[in-house]
Amino acid sequence: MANQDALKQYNPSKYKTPDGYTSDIAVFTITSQTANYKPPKMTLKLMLIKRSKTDSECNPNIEANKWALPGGFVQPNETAFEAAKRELEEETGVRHVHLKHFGVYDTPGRDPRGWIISNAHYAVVPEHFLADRKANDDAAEVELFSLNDIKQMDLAFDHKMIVSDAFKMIKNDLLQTTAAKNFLPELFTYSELQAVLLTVSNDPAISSDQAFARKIKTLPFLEEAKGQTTTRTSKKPTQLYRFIDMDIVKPIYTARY
Amino acid sequence: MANQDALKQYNPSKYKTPDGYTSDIAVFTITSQTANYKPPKMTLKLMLIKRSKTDSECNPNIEANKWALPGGFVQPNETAFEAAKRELEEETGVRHVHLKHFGVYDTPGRDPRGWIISNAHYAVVPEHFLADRKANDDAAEVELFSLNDIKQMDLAFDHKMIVSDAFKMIKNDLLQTTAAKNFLPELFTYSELQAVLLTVSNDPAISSDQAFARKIKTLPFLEEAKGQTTTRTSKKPTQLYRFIDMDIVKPIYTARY
DNA sequence: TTTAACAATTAACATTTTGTTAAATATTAA
DNA sequence: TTAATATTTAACAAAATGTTAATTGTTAAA
Repeated sequence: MANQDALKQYNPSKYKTPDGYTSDIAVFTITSQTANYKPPKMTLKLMLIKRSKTDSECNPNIEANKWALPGGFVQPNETAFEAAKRELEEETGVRHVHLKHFGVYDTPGRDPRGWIISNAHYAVVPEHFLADRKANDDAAEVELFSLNDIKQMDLAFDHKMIVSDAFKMIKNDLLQTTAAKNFLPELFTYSELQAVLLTVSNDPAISSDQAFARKIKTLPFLEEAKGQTTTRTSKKPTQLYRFIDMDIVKPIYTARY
Repeated sequence: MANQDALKQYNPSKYKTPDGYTSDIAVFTITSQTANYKPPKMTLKLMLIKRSKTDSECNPNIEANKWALPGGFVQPNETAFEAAKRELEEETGVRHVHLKHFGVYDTPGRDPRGWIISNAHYAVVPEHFLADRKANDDAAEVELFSLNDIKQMDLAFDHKMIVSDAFKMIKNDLLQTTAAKNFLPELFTYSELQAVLLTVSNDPAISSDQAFARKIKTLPFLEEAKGQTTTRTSKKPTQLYRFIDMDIVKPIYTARY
């Protein structure tokens, strides 16, 4: 096989190679202010960790005491995506949540330890999974912040840029894909879906109760759960809906403005 | 400074590091069949190179004789995006074209030379820039292929997967962003824009001449070039349009189906 | 010179969707 | 029994779309 000969000649040290390959995760959740028989009010939040003074071997930690995205080094037997999944579970204990790669951060000098490449992912985690989140070796504290909170803060490494991109990405995805389902229970009311979308948009077609309630009946990626209702959000029993899995691409050239 | 102490302790060899960091580029163009006073018919094509038998130092080349995406190693003083820009210019001589990162390919074993991570980008290059494209050291041949052509072919490494993702990505971007402008001259007719969109969609709202010509007058990201016409596509002098630079996000929840 | 051809554009009109305001419904709590 | 309230339906004018037909401005053939 020709590749065998080529491999014998191949000298990997011909090129300088990176000093590290990491995965970072922007863990989003939506916190709800609920009340009996009231539609919820929601806020989009991002989980950050405060980097500890020392690492697990008691050496002083790099970028100690700064708030940062959770993450860590990718191992040679896994992909960056798998590493993100693994780290997400280590940090929050959650599995099987929406996880998506959204960018590479590799500007020379971004990490004082050397040529270190970070793959950025975002995850969507329902609020109750984060209830019992806890600090671990690398993280002194864990907390949820809104975009406005973070704007005032100084984050570790280039995480401020990564966070800013992550918010842009999730806003797009919530409006242009069915990603909202990851913030909602299997069955949900029109006002719960509406509350999720209102965390990232103030389109009047979404914020008008009547228009939105009428519209969702015609959307091909939503269906009524026949005969199933709830009184979570209203005294009047309210129709439940579910998402139908499909890819939707609506051209900007055929939309209304 | 606390980081100084932490850096002294930091031992980069604690983690195994990648054997290589590369950038690959999916170079798209649209080939037009034009005739006097006729609207163009367009086809979306991807540029591939055929890997040479030997490299620049006359050693047998890895994955020789296979069609592949152009690309190469990222240098430690540049980002993967900058490397893609540099390589695009080396391969095709073009600069200042639309270039976008769209994915990371890092499955263990994807490259027989070791743990090699590839950043995939796509570029949009107007047809005439590729007219004088030429083979270089690493590339025996350079050619344009349609998605259907490529479906039948065996590409180097995991490039078949990358190419498939690249086509998905550009189809989305052509319909959901103003990326179509990168395939068109500064000023264009409704039928030229229509032809670009028809390479990736058969939405009747786009393919109907009357409906599309009426619609583009109302789109906020397009404007008439007042008083400017052309006879490129019709005997009757035809109105020219230009794109206005803006970000458009149309929610799937407010679209028609 | 007249006419056929034809892409682009406008017109016309029925149909569908939206924006908006109002009313009806079903339940809880006072 | 009644007030309150989220949801749902109704009603209707306004806007956008689907569709078919007519008009326009030019070239090239007859």
